[in-house]
Amino acid sequence: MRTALRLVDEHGLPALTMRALATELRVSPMALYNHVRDKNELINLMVDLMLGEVDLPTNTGDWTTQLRALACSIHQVLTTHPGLARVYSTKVRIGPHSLRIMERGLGLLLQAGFRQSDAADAFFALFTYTAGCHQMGRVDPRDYSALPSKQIPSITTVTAHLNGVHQHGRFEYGLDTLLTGLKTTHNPTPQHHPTAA
Amino acid sequence: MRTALRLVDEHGLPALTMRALATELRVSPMALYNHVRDKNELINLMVDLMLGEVDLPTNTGDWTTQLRALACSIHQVLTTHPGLARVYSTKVRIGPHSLRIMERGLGLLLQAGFRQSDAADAFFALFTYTAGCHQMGRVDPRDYSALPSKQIPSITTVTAHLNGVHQHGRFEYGLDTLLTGLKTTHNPTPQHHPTAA
DNA sequence: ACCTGAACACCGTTCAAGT
DNA sequence: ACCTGAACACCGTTCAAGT
Repeated sequence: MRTALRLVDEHGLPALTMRALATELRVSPMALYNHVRDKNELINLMVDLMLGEVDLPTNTGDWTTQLRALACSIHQVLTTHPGLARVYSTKVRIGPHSLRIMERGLGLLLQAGFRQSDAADAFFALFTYTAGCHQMGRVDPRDYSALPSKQIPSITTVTAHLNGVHQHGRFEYGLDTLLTGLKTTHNPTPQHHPTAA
Repeated sequence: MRTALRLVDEHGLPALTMRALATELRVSPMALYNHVRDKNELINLMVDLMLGEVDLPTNTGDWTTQLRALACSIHQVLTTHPGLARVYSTKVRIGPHSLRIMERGLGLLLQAGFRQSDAADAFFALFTYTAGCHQMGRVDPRDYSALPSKQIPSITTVTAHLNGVHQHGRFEYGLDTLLTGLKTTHNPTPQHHPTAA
């Protein structure tokens, strides 16, 4: 599992081949199938291994700062594993580490007084945004190909705006927007442990 | 292009094979390479064909309702083409239709008085969330496999929350959260055509 | 319980050849 | 300018056989 993760980190997801992984492990390609049903299961296990690196937030501060810390930790882990990040949001994977994250995220929202359905929707939004950030690659210059020449000038301005997708702070902007949106919309219902105003 | 799109809509992205598309068109597999450099270009063209179905919002209402309409239109188009939707957010594609959308989205934010960098970040957040929503599939029951039995009870509660990912209104919840977040954060700077308060 | 080599049914794509 | 068939270099995976 670890060498598979290293392989993807170094050479990208398409470099992850049963054959390549096997030779990396100095073993026959078929040997892998004694430990894993198929490539899909291998990837699922890799994703959960990666999610083990996510730090759960400490129990201090209000719910927005804790949610923010959780999302940032996920974001950072996905940043260090860009190849696997691309596959993360593809499916809601049920592994021990992914469950741990979902329980905490939902728990924070429920504790904050969100109704069950709203908590699910809110967590889904945060999750989707966080994972979605890592799906996008750079603009490929070859994609300019079949463009009506009339639009060509606008390319430069638009891509100038968007090509800094992984600029520092870009992720945080949307994250904070989501959180202030949640805080604004949210009508807190009384809790068992209300914090002193 | 159209038959390729139909093929993906009906049988999913993995069914899109140069060979399968060729036989669908009653033609030799190699004939396709006279119209397209490789499969990657084919997919890029398909994506832009799909984006042509997006309706740009009418110029009525304030910027949030127009942005909302734009995002909803994208969402609806992605919903009708789930196979291609999965590939959409993978890359910032530069086609005539995708440019049209980006120009409008950025334009609305700039017109609303956002600074250039904030407009880019805000559009990126909306774009990421909208596209990211269509990356996730259902939970696969086989993924319960290697779970420590201790966590099994929490599965049911967590998946019960999250498995309705495509429930009606789920997308809109996060979208509206983002928009109210933008509205709340935003300090409108004076415009050339200020609306009467 | 674990590993192996050969083989099968696929891929995308190149290339020489045709019209 | 467009199409074709054969072939190449890959895939994931099955299967019978070994230890």
